[in-house]
Amino acid sequence: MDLIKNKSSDTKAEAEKRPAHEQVYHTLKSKIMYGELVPGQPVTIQGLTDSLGVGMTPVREAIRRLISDGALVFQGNRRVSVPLLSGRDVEQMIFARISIESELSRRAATNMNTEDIDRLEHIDQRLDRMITEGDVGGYLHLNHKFHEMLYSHADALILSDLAERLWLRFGPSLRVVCGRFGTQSLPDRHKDIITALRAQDAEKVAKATAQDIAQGMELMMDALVSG
Amino acid sequence: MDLIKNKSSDTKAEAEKRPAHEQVYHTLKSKIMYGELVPGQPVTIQGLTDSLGVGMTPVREAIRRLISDGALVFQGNRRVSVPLLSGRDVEQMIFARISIESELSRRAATNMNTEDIDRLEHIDQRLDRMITEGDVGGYLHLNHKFHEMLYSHADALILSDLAERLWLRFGPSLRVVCGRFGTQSLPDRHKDIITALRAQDAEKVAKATAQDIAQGMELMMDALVSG
DNA sequence: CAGGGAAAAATTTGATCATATTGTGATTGG
DNA sequence: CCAATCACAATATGATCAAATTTTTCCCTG
Repeated sequence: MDLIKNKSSDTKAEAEKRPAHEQVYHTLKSKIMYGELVPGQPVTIQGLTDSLGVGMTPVREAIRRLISDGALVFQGNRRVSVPLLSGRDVEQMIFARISIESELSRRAATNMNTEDIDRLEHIDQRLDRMITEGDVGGYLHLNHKFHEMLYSHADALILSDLAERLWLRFGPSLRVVCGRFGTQSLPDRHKDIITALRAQDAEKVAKATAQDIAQGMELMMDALVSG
Repeated sequence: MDLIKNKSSDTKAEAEKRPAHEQVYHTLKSKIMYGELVPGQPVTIQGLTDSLGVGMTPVREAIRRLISDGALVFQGNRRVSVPLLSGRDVEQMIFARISIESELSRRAATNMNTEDIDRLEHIDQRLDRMITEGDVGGYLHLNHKFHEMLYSHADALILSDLAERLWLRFGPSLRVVCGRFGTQSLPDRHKDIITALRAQDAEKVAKATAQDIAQGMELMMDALVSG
């Protein structure tokens, strides 16, 4: 029926035109994912209205959305904060991530052409630079972008959404891990993924993704239980 | 530090004391899941403020949350509606549900005692009654409750949350399927699940769950592509 | 007289609403 | 058939009320 306009909503250029609550949502999401907010840190509505310079309604809506995403938790007494993960939480996320994201990789493998893979490799090269430079924020951004780009070719919105939801949950804690161990010791199975993509071997891509996830999450688990 | 009061927030008795936006969220969730709102139907803020008798702020927050859940979709031009699923959507949900919910079943199997299983069987008996009576609303409620109760024993909040999110997505469409085919032809592998639970065979429980999901979702897929 | 604890006041934060503003879709006239 | 206008719905703000935490003060006890 109404297949008229499929307006691309993710364009960075026209970000100004988006409603305020969307803006606030994305701003907060970045802050949560890439560091500025640490796990356990309380988030207040009024604090955000002041620091972001918008009214409370958009802030409230963004916070509700992020709570539903699992990126923030409601602490009972109307308090909201960035979640602290338990070992049990991480263990479940390992299972879920491997189940969902391996499948996303598998599907992406059959859809990506050479240029797509080149772009992915370019991301990975920049990622390597961030690791050697010890730029934690840059590492987190590009690591996320690597997986995001891969999964966007899976042509599977529902599964991608589930994966994104999981990233929002463990994002803040990943940051803490990097802060502790540094970026040097971080695992990187991305090369295997790219090689398998070029070989058109979907099964190998899925396997490599699973290993990448398992290694990264294990590291996170170790840091959490020891800290 | 502050391990003082762990106030049980899920008590039904003091549901009155919950903030309005929570109330609205749960009310809307029920309406979406169990019928009152059909896929494709537009949802307006002002319509809800009138019909529910609350201000627009709580309604807005509930809607944002449900959009994040995938239970409602933002149609671009400030329009919100109940989602219409495509065959591709359903196919992804089948994969995700089987991955996540089989695991939930597997974990629940090792945690449930005889009384728990009895309670589950009681739900299933009431469920059967609804099917023979052709009570679609009752069927949807109890079917959801059956799985919900099972998964609640898995002691896995993150995985349960992912599952719940999926239910919110396909809930409305399941209703439509029942409206079309009636409740008579609905599959029911619940008996297999209960038998396997009593036998303490976690692997068989997981298998039966996967079959239950596959059968139900296939039926939904057929109804969607034909209609 | 000093220290600790409980009660009460004050401050901070959240929840809700009423209202103004802006943007979108529809309708009508050219 | 296109364009300008009109009406309605959504967005956003600020004000107001309620709840919770924190601080302060006062009393009791050692």
